[in-house]
Amino acid sequence: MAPIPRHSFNRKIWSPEEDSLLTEYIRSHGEGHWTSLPLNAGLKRRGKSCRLRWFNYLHPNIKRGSFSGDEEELIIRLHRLLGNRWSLIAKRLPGRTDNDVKNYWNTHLCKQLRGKNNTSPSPFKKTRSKNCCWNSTVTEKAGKTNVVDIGESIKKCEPCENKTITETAGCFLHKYSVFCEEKNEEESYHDTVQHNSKQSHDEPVSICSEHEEEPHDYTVQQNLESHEEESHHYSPQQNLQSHEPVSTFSYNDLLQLGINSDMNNNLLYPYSISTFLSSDFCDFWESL
DNA sequence: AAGAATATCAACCGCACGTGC
DNA sequence: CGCACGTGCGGTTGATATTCT
Repeated sequence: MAPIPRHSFNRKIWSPEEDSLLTEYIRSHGEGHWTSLPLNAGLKRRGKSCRLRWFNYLHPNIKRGSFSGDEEELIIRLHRLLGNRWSLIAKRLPGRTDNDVKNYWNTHLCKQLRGKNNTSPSPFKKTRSKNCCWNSTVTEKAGKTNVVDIGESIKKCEPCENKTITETAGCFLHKYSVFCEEKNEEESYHDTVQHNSKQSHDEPVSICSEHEEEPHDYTVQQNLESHEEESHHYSPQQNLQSHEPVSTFSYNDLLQLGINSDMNNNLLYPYSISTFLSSDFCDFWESL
């Protein structure tokens, strides 16, 4: 299929006729195949432009109008936790697109927060580089400590509502390694294993029902490098050697914060998105 | 009323990533 | 393994609307 010359594309606002053509085509053929869509639908636009127009404007679930106070508060909170990851933030706001959220942030909230002198630096820089934060490695060391870094396993979760929860948890655990102190372990070994569990982490696991052994204490260690480099490749082993733990929490502390534990997979994660967004959890986060 | 300055937001661009061959 | 292609993302641009002087 010969490419459409660039100069032949409209580069202005979409006309009602174009919107109608695009909507009708997607209704009868479904979403996808954006590259071939313009030719098939009779549009002088690029496929990417069609996709953008559909998802940002024509999609039936798009919510128009100004942002509510609740939405505003949620954006501010999520931006503090996730940084400029607009698509992730938008997924928590039904009917809002990443473009909407980004524009609203840049035109309203950014200034608003700057005015209050209340801005906190974005916790994460752009993370779409090849060596981004989503690595999954479980290191078991000396029979006492499990360093937990979730990531790839989370990224590969089946799409579902809870995915956003675990992705957010992934951000949390990228910033901080969580050590699980096993009190009664005597056998010593030093091994590194790839975390290849096929079990979904979307389902919260009850600590009490799943594990009968003594509750553990958890030590949280900050991953300093992760904020200093654009394309940081996180290595739990490096952190083990180079950083001291910053905080230790009892089993009950974390239970009260709504942080769940899946010891089978060496995971800690907030029980729900509301947990993650709760004041207590935010205070906990900022106290580290 | 008119021009300048500023705000808004739809649209575009380049890059990264996933997938299939 | 490497390439091509499709898709999705975040940053940026620029046309239009609104406010200010």
